[in-house]
Amino acid sequence: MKPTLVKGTRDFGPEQMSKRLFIFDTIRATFKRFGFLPLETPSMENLSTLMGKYGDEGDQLLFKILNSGDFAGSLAPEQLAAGSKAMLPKIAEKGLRYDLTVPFARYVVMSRHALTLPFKRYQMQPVWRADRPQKGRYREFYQCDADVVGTDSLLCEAEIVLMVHEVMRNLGIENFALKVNNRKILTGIAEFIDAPGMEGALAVAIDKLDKIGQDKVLDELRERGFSDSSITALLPMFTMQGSTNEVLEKLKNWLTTSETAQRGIAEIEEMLALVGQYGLENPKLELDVTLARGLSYYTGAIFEVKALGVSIGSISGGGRYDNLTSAFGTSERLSGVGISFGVDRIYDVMEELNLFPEGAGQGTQVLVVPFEESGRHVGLPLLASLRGAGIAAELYPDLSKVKKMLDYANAKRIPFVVLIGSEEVQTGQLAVKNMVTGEQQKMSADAIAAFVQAG
RNA sequence: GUGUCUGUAGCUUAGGUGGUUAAAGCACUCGCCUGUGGCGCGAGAGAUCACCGGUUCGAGUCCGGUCAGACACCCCA
Repeated sequence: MKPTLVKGTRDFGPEQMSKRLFIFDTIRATFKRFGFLPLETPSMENLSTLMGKYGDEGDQLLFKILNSGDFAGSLAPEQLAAGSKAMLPKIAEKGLRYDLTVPFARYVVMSRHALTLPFKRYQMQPVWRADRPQKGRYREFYQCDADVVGTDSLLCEAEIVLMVHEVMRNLGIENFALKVNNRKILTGIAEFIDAPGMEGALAVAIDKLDKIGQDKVLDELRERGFSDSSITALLPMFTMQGSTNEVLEKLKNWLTTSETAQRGIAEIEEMLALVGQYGLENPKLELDVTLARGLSYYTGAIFEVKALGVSIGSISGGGRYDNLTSAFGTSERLSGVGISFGVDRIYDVMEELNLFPEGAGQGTQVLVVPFEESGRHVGLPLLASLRGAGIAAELYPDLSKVKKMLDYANAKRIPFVVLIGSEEVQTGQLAVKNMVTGEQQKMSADAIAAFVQAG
C-alpha cells in the first residue's frame, strides 16, 4: 500500500519548518515581551467541555474520538436505529480541541485557586476542525493565542492592538488591516431596529456585505426573519463608512437611544485613546461595523487582521468574552479578552508575498569535507571549535567523491565548505570555499570561525 | 452538508477527432573529470496512464461508478 496523508493535514519538511519556527519565534517573543506566560493543554478534551461553545456549526466541526474498547458494545438496537446524532454521547466522550480559548477557559476555572488575577497566558498549539479543506483552510492548524482573564480594563484591548502591530511588523507583513468592532454596537443595533436578541443572525448577514453587496444582505436578513420595518431602520448602517472617527460620530448620532450601543462606542473610543497614549504611530486600525466574526461568545471588542494583497481569510482574530468561564459553572464573573494568530495562514501569506527573510530557512553554516581518513583528525577538532563559536557545522560522514559532498552542501544550501585533503593536513592551511561566490582561500583552522561569522 | 474542476515517471507537465514499444523538463544514478559543486556533454534507471467496470477489433484518450485532491459556497485561523 502507498501511504497518504489524512485529508486536510500536511507534513512540514525542514525548509518549511524553519520558516514556521520563524513565525512561532516572532509571535512568542512578542507575547513574552507583553508579559504573557506559557500554557499548554491536552489535545483532547471532554466533549462536554467543547460542545455548545461554538454554535451548532461548531459542534458539527468537532472531531470526536470513539471511546476505547468495545465502544458500541452497550448500544441497544433501538439506539443504533436512532441515528448517529442520538448515539454520539454513548460512543464518544472525547474530542480534539477546536480552538485554544475554550480549553483555556476550562483551565482557568479548574485552576482558579492557583491563579493570580489578572492572569495572562499565551498558548501555541494545533487545533482541529472537521471542515472541508480549501485555500488557507486546513483540518489541523496552529493557533497562537494570548489572553487575559480577570479584568475588564480596556487597556487589554489596547495591548492587543499593540501586539498585533508588533507581530506584523516583526514578521515583515507591513500591508495589513486591523479591523475592530464591538459586539455591544451590534447588540445595540439589534435593539434599536426592534429585533432584540437577533444580533447573531444580523451579524452573520452583514458580515457578508463586502462579498455579496447590500441588496443580497437585505435579502438574507428577510430570510432570517427580520421585519420590513427592522430592515428599513437598519439602512443607515450601510452608510457607516469613512475614517474611524467619522464612523464613531455617525454611530453616536444614529443609535442615540441605545444605551448598549453607546457603551460599545465608548469602549472603542477609550481603547483608541489608550493606543494613542502608548505612542503607536499610524495604527492600521479600521472600525468596521460589519465585522461580526462567527464565534458566539464575544461580548465586547472584536478583532480581525487581514493581510492586504492576498486572497486568504483573516490571519488573526479575537475579542472579549464575558461569559465563557460561567459556562463551566463558576459564579465568579471572569471577563477575558484575547487574540489568536493563525500560523498556517500567516505562512501562506508570507510565502505568497515572499516575505520570509533570507536566513529563515538557514540550517548548517559550515560543512567540513575531509577527502580521506587523515582529514578527519583535522576536521573533528575544527567541528568542535566551530560549534563552540555558535556556528552550525557538520562533518560529511562518508569518504566519498568531492562532487558528491559539494552537491550535498548545495542541496542543503550550506554557504561554506571546508575542504581537507592531504595537503591541508600537512600544511595546516585549510581550504575554505564560499559556495555562493565560488571563492576559495586557505587559512588556519582557528581563523575559520571568525571568517564565517564575518559573512 | 452543496457545487465545480482535476488525477499520466519522485516533481511539473505533453499526449487534436480512440490505433503498434506513452513523450519531455527538473530531480536521481553513472561517466566525461582517481582534490572541487552550481554550467555543459553522454548514458542509465524510473509509469500496472488513481481504481473498478462498460463501449470497441483496439481505450491514457469515449461512457458509468468508486476513491483521492484542489477550488468555491456555508462557516472559519
